[in-house]
Amino acid sequence: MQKHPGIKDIARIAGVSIATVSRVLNGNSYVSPELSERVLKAAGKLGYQPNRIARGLRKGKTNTIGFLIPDIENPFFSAIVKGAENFLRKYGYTILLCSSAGKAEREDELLNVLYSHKVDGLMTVPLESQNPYLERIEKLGVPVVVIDDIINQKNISSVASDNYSGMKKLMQYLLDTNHRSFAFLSGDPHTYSGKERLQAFRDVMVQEKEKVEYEILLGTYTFSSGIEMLRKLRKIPDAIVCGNDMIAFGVLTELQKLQYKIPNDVSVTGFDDVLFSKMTNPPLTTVRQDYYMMGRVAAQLLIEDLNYKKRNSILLKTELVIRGSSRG
Amino acid sequence: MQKHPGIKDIARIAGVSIATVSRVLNGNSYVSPELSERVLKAAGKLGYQPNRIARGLRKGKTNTIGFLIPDIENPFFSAIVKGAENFLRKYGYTILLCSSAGKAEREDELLNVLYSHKVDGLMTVPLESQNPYLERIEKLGVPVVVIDDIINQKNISSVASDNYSGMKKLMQYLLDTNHRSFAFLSGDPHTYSGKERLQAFRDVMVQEKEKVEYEILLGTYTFSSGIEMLRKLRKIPDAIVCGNDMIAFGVLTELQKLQYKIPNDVSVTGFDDVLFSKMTNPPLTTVRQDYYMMGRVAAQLLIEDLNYKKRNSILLKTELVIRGSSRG
DNA sequence: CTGTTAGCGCCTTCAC
DNA sequence: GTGAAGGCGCTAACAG
Repeated sequence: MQKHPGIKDIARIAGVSIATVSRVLNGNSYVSPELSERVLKAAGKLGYQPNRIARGLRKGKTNTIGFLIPDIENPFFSAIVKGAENFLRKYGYTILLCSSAGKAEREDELLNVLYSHKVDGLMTVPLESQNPYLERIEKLGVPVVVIDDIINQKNISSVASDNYSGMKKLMQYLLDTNHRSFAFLSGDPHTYSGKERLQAFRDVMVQEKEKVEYEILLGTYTFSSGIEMLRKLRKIPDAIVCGNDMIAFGVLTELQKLQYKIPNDVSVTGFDDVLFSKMTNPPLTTVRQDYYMMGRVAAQLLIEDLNYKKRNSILLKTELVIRGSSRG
Repeated sequence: MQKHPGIKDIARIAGVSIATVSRVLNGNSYVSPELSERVLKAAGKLGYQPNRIARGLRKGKTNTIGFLIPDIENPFFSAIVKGAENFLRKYGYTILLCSSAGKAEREDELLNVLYSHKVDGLMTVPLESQNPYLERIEKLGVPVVVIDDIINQKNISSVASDNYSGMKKLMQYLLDTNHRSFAFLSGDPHTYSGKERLQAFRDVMVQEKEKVEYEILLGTYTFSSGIEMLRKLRKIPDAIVCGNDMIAFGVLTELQKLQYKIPNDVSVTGFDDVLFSKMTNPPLTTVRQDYYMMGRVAAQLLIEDLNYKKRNSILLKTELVIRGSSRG
């Protein structure tokens, strides 16, 4: 008799009906203290744990939130998940996690899986901005929060860092410290963050066009892409502005291999301020975004949508972090 | 009529019974090609997605696997999750993720949550080796795989790296390259990996006791703990052997701040070979464990338990990775 | 205040 | 080969 106990078993032992058991356990209706105690005692004795599957079927609410992200191994995404999970847990939600592994077709497939599991809500970091799969999500009728992208449709909540102003702050600092020639090593320009950062860089260059010179290379948000792009550079400028920290790490490594002194010969900057940015030698000047907070805010938005059908889009502030990889 | 379509709706449109719909969709019983086609067409038209909650209740199988780990933000754990997820996905499983945030009482609480969700199996990286909560898992009767720990009970599968032999390999290399004084900066000695690594270090020291001298400090697996322990060192030895890479990063940073030349003045080694170990300056000599593979093997063990009730414990090989932070 | 009953969506005997 | 009916465990009417 290893079968898991149900309210039926409790009812039998406590000598009451299953309805009474349900009422005691959910506490939404009055039950005499006497019966209540008998039920609780029986439940405790059996080590009863409610079957959330059955409850979910009955109530049309599973207390699960689907999470669809490109890659859980990436510290950026895992920090978001952590922030979100901590918040959602307080409201009794558990996370169903799926990684698209960077493939768009998996996004669609996994969306169906999550939907199939009847998640109460959905959080996603889309592979591309303006992804058509966002429309599909909307049609599903499940509350959703898009992370690291800003959606203007009024029925979808979203949260992202203010990449544009962050990059502008960084550029202003570089200009103020007498950097005049630049290289921008971009990450994926299809992503929201990629677009915004690149745009900010361009805007500043145009604005200062009389005193600066620059070149722009496109790559991906990876260490190896950083190395590659650096090698393609026509000349080493005053400052190499990288699309994110990973790219900057690649650049730092390769520059040092080529015997450049940083920041004396050239300044290098990143974007994100991941955990390791302060551990490199020299430590990296970068723009901090608070991923953990991003996950938390996303969870908050989802809860609001779930409870009050309120939607909102939030832009998070960034912070310029000046360290040893830039002179000035 | 925004309600999600069910087999009832399909049955009505296709003009068949719900039993026939179910049979076509599950393909386990013969249905005439004619009806079959009508059902499929109707299902496609409605964009039908099975309700896995209902199915789970009926079949007693939810196709979900519970994952209980200390901290998803830690790259070590997230890589494991990634490896496991990729494998489990092929078998139609989705992951329910919970982080214990390093608190033992949450391990118990979250275990109940996962159980409540009727997960088909469980994977966990326990906070401490010989954790009493493992006994509770066993009683629940849910197949489980313990990761980064080796469980000898015959009814629990487990997988871990061979930390002991990995550390021995590293020590042998250091001895061969004429290091004679050592400091061991340990991570948490309550964990399986902490114990094994420390034990290997001790065993080598005892074995070579005539020619070596050493000291041992205990801390945690963090960057800041590395810095702290370094400061407490009575003297800077030939080699500082760190419990893991994070500790080594702290040590590298602090040593450089104190103007030590690495590896000329002192060698520093880590353990794990996380992504950033090759990006430090100098890059870190360490012992590689393949987390991704660990997650994958864990998933494989779970599938075997699920399908054939087979249990097993597997020790994964490690690899010595010699880089610039050690002389020789 | 408590018990009886229906049914959430699906699968699976059991008849035909 | 196909349909009708019961039930997985639970909650929410509806009676009493």
